[in-house]
Amino acid sequence: MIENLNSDSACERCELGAFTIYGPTYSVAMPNIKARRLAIQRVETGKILIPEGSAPEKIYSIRSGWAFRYKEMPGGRRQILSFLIPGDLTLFESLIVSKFSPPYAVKSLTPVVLCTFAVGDMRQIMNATPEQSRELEVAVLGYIANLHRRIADLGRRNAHGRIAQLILELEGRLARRRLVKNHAFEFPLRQEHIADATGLTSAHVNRVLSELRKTQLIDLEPRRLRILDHAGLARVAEEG
Amino acid sequence: MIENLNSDSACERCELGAFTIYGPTYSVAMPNIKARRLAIQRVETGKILIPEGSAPEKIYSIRSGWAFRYKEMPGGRRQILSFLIPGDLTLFESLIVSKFSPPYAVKSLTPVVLCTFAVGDMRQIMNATPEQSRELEVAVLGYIANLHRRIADLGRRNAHGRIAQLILELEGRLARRRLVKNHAFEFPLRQEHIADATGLTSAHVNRVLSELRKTQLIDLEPRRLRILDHAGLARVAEEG
DNA sequence: CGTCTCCTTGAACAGCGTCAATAGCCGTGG
DNA sequence: CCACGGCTATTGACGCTGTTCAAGGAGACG
Repeated sequence: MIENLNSDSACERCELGAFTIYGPTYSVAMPNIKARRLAIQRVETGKILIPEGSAPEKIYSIRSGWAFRYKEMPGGRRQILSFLIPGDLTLFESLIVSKFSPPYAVKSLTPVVLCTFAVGDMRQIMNATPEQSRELEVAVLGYIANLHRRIADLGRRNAHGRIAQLILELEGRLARRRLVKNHAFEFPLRQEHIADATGLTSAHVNRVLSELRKTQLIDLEPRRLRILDHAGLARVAEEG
Repeated sequence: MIENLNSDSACERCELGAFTIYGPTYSVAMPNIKARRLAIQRVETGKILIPEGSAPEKIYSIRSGWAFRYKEMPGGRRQILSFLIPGDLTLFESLIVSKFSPPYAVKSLTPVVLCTFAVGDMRQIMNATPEQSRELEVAVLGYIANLHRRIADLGRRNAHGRIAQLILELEGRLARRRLVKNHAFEFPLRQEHIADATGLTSAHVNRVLSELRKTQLIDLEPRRLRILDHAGLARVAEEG
């Protein structure tokens, strides 16, 4: 995938940049971003990128691969708070408050490639132009809106509705990054991840997924998902 | 309660100011706040203060009374996202992004008294000093952290845990406003509100509350709650 | 004293969890 | 090439947690 992690040209050839938080100013800001990038590194699956309660001075931009924010809870329980897809920033809260200490941890879900920046540098990038800081604000609000939606899902939707909502949220976010082709996209989540995100058990997730398949709403192979009936899935998401 | 809503001296006599988001600079900022206040008004129970999807130019500071953010969902379902207590700002997201359009509505839970400001004025107040803007940032992060906690509650705790968490969250927030006396505080929520906040039904909330009473963890009379065994309740909140 | 709102309680039920057994996939090593 | 172990998906039986529906009670207020 990444032939040479130290390649100077990585930023120019980054097909994500224009569709991320840098979007509105990427063509202008890119040299600046490139100059401030401290490292580009590969991390394997299942590694903790950010431990809970740490106050990291670095911030990562996910060049490829998936990760997730989660909380460990008593009794071996785990709640996944959100998934991070290519182009996302880890811990973007630290752009608002320095020395931010997250109430959750971040772990890689697949092998990931991370571009590392100093928090202070990334802040300067974000404040470089009014459009850029506006974009950060919008991202913060979008994130908050997603949290609200997830609370409503977990509180008041059944298993079908929650899982359909999750699939549609991921499809929407991936589409904005141009990572959806013909309603199909990379889908590296195990059923256990879906369970931990939706507050269900993997056994029950399995039952729901096979029903969504049987009713021709989705086509799910390992690591890849295709939405066959978008309207039907949206109906399940809304009514479930 | 409020004898004269137009009294000039309201801000000076406001016992909340020092413990709200204005906290760090209240003694200095208060004249400024007072000068910019557009109105002080009373609203009765059950009124929509902010409709979903509106983009209000006014922001309210709750002088007294409670309110809540919520989403209406298909099938008559409702999810309460958070409660607003005296001293809270409605819609503080609009301090980050102007023309903010909330993905939820806000309704009064008791009669409330609101101090009204223009969003732009309130922004200026918040940016008046570094301490003050820092306080806004901390408030935003605290709000986000609460949303994360609620997702974990709804996804991975049983009814006892969710309700205990809710009680403890409210106690903590009220205590910071000096509204807890001897572990007791105003508690205007109906069981239906608790149900809509915790993703349960009011029938089941009733059963859990009577158990919390029977086990001597709380004492709950209409509109007033006392925590009898804080450690015990925290244990239920954590393990449940 | 009647009405309204909210709390309380019971009985039947269902969605989802728990536990466990089986099966498929894949990389590894012999 | 095959055997093996590890991981994930699948499926079934069973039961608990919380829902649904409904009825009754208690306090507030005009």
